[in-house]
Amino acid sequence: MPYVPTASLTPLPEGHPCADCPVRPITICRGLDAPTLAGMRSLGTMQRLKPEQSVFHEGDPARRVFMVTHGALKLYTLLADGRRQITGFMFPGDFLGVSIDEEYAFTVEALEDTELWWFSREAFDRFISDHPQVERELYRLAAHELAEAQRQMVLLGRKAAAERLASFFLGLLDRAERASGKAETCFDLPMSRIDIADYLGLTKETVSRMLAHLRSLRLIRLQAQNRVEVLNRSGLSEMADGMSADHIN
Amino acid sequence: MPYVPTASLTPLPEGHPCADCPVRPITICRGLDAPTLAGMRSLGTMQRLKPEQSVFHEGDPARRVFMVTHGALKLYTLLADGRRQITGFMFPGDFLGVSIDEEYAFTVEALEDTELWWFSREAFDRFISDHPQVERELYRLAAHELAEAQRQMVLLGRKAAAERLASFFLGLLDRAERASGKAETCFDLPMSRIDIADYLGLTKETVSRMLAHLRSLRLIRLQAQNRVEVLNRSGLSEMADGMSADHIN
DNA sequence: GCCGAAGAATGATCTGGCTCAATGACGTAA
DNA sequence: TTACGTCATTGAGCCAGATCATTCTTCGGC
Repeated sequence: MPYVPTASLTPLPEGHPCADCPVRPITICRGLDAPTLAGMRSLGTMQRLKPEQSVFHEGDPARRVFMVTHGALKLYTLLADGRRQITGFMFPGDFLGVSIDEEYAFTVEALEDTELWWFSREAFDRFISDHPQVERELYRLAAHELAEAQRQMVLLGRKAAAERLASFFLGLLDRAERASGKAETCFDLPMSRIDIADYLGLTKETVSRMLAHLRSLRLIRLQAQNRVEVLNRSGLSEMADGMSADHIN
Repeated sequence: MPYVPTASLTPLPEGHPCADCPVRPITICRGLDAPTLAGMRSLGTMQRLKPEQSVFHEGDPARRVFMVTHGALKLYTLLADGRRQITGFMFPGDFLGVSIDEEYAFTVEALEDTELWWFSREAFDRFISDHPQVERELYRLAAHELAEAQRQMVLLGRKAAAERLASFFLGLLDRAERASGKAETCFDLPMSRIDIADYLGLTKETVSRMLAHLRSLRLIRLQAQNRVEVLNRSGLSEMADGMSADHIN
């Protein structure tokens, strides 16, 4: 479900603060003209994070919204006894704060060196009520996230372990392609095996074993511990969609 | 996470078509004044469904949006080999079409006699661009659904069978309370055990067994096959949140 | 280059929930 | 009322993935 741009980018004058923004083409401000863009930027504050630093915790008052410009983050919820479900990963261009509640419903933590911009919710709300275009983008974004969430429910509710991992890899491959704007066969895994397990509703051991399984089927190859090469994309797709006659192999 | 109204209802004149609308206080049009409401209503078409009739199928071109006024529906996705995941149930007041895609991503089917209103997407889009208030409501709705989806991911990824069923029942109890506007201890199950199973990522047999388990713990009672009475709400909550020392019992 | 610690992979065993099978309860039609 | 079909419950055994234990890699720091 690629995130199709609907507005073309206004060219920016030399020296505009957003001129070299890496995520402008793919985020909510992409439709704005130069002065509006500068206005929005002036409302925001840049923040850098080291791996394992958190942006906020589940239950904190939801006073800010965020836009990711570099790096990668994980979103997770804990149960009383420590079981953890990662509900999503965020990458450059993603917007964090599609929510209406008083408190954050999850914790957000950096996976690697990460840069993001935050806005106070009040300032941001004021800004968007003056810019219906941005409101529309936000709605689009929420709808997109909802579709992703639904796919993840299918994965968690009904897919077998190997299918889950295959689906996850295809999602990362798509994202890599969207980010680079061209076809890709490789992508990085900025998260640990435990994080993958907590995202897919498995254990780290099962993730390792299924990784070995996909490798033995020649669907993927590991270029390094944290870098995957897809050798057979359609095969991986069939596996992900439960069309692979798994039991036959 | 109750859906807190943010706008008070404009009183309607006698004979207004929306005067006796059962869902006006809880849906996207609640903030509208009498003429605007009448305008929106004139864009919509009422449709009645019998149990098992579908509204649309996964993959159909997404040309309409819907508002539920009576009854209950299920939303589901199928995998290639017939595995099914129900991604949600819809009840009066719910809005269907929080999406941006060209095709519906799931199938929607009535669980009982159901009444809904549909709008062509173009007409609806035109209407909302003239009514930012509605756009805001839609965004709220999407954010609310996203929060629900995240909770469901935790359920599917990390909760044990009994915890899933307890969570599900608490959700239905909350909904019954929101619908009636007062505290409740009972609610109906308009869906079959198979539907519950396909929503919770279990089998119908496990649903039956966990139902028996919750009953044996005196957390619930069945007033009828499809009607649940909650006997111990905080106990049920603890079970749902994984705080119940299950293994001790 | 060597060392140590953390992360990842692999092996052995266990178990919660699934599968397959049978029985029970309910609602509807004659 | 009885009979039947559907849905729900209960039982027995099994298996995918969890858990527990061990070994292997990787990589940063010296």
